[in-house]
Amino acid sequence: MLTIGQLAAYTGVTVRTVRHYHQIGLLPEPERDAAGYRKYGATAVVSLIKIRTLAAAGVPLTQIRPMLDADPATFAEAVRRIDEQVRQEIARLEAGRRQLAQLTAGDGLVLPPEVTAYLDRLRELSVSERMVRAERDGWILVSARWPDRVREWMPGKFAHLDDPRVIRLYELLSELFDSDATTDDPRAHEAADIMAELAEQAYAAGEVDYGAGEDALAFDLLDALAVESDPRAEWMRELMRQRGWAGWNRMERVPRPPT
Amino acid sequence: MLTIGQLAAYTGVTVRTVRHYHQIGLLPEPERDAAGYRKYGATAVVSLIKIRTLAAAGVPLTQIRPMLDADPATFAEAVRRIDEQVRQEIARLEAGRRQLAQLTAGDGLVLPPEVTAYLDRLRELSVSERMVRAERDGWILVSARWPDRVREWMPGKFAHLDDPRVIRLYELLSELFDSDATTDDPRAHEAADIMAELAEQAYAAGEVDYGAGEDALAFDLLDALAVESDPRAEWMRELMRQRGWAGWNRMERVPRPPT
DNA sequence: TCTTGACCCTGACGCAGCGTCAACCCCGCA
DNA sequence: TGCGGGGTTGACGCTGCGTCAGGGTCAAGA
Repeated sequence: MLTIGQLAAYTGVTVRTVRHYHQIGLLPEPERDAAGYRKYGATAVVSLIKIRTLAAAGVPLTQIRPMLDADPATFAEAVRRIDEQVRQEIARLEAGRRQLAQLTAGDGLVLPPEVTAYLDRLRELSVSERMVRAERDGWILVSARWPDRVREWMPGKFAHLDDPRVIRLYELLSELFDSDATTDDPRAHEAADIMAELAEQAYAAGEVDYGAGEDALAFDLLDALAVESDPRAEWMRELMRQRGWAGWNRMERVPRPPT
Repeated sequence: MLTIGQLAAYTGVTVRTVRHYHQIGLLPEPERDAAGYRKYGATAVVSLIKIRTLAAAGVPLTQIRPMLDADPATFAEAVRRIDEQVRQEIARLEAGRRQLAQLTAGDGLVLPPEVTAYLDRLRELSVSERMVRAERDGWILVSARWPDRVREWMPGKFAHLDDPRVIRLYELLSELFDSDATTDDPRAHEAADIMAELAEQAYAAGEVDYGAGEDALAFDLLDALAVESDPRAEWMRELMRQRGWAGWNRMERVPRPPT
């Protein structure tokens, strides 16, 4: 007669494992001795070896019991089913591993390379790190919403950087948000003037084509993001409204408020 | 401002997932509105996207938080570590899958092919299925204890089957255990005579070399197994003792009891 | 004989990453 | 004002055990 520890040692498992198998009914509870200790016979050893053989092959514990007294056909079918599951699990892990290999620290974590190149270009142009990060977060939202189209937009964005007004705009905004500027700062007005001008130009060129409905949420998020990163972004929205444009990222004409 | 459902939909996760991330402190709890609803801003969307990017690549949730604000070197190191873990997990599953492919229903589940061949041979010799199963369980114990040596023993076992006395012995035992024979059955005595004869022969040939110590347990298990499969096995042990042999599987000379 | 150390017992929490109730609150619409 | 479809917190369930906590038991040495 074996104690639980001896049984466990003989079959190469832990005592806890044996008790667990009792708990889930995989291995029948044996007789107890006077002290309440479990006493195992040789058949328990044989059962446990069979169980471990299946478990070691990756068979879920819940499916072992039925397999032990199944006919060969049923058994083979179960093996096929389990193998398929394991196969899928492996595939999942390997997909994750490929993702993992792509992971870069910094901006590249969630952005396509075209966008990170754009962000790096902004840094070269001395745009403040704070502004760049705000841009980056904006692009994260954009990439999440339009993952397939974002790459084709980037050349246009790069081209914009050839326009001295755009450069000046980034410069102004960098200064504004890095300082403790207040509402009446003349730089805010200059920035708003440039933005209105650019908006007017884009509008005239028919480039303003924002989808409606679902996209509205994404644009709202972009605007909200700006405000969350710096509450003063709200001023800029107000200044734009005064110039007849609503929104920050999605330009729309609104009636100019009475001055 | 987004509700939890909108946030979840936008980032492609379930509401429960978002709450789980709050619970484990991976995503900060946002403000609540008057009704107690969580209200999310755009930064939450950005955070969640970053988190999902890492999680989808197989990074454990507990390790995501530190990685989000780690410098590139630390980040890369963490990626390497995790990749290594995933690699090992994949290796484990694939090992299991190979095991799975080897699994056969029936005797082959836990026994090397040489042994199953031996069992099949017994079946051909009209040994009763009950006896064969008892043999099989015995071999399972033996294979667990001496997994490397069992295969080299099998040729000897096969050779034994050429001895008519061995065949007769299997025949007698099959009959005995399949019937409701009692202690004084003459077949039991004939079987015991054959076994004593074979033991004597093996002993004379110096083939009796049972390790001591640890192996004792295995032999005790084998004897116990026989008794558990049919209590009448105990008689046979008694008959053998009368002929000067102790044990059932491990033959040892004992003083012959006074008759 | 007492003590020590190694076992044994039950019961319960913890782990990863959520799924899935349950029971109740809130909002918009008819 | 009632209804349906949201939302909220809280809690259990899944897998396969590891790991306490808080005991009782056994064999052996001082």
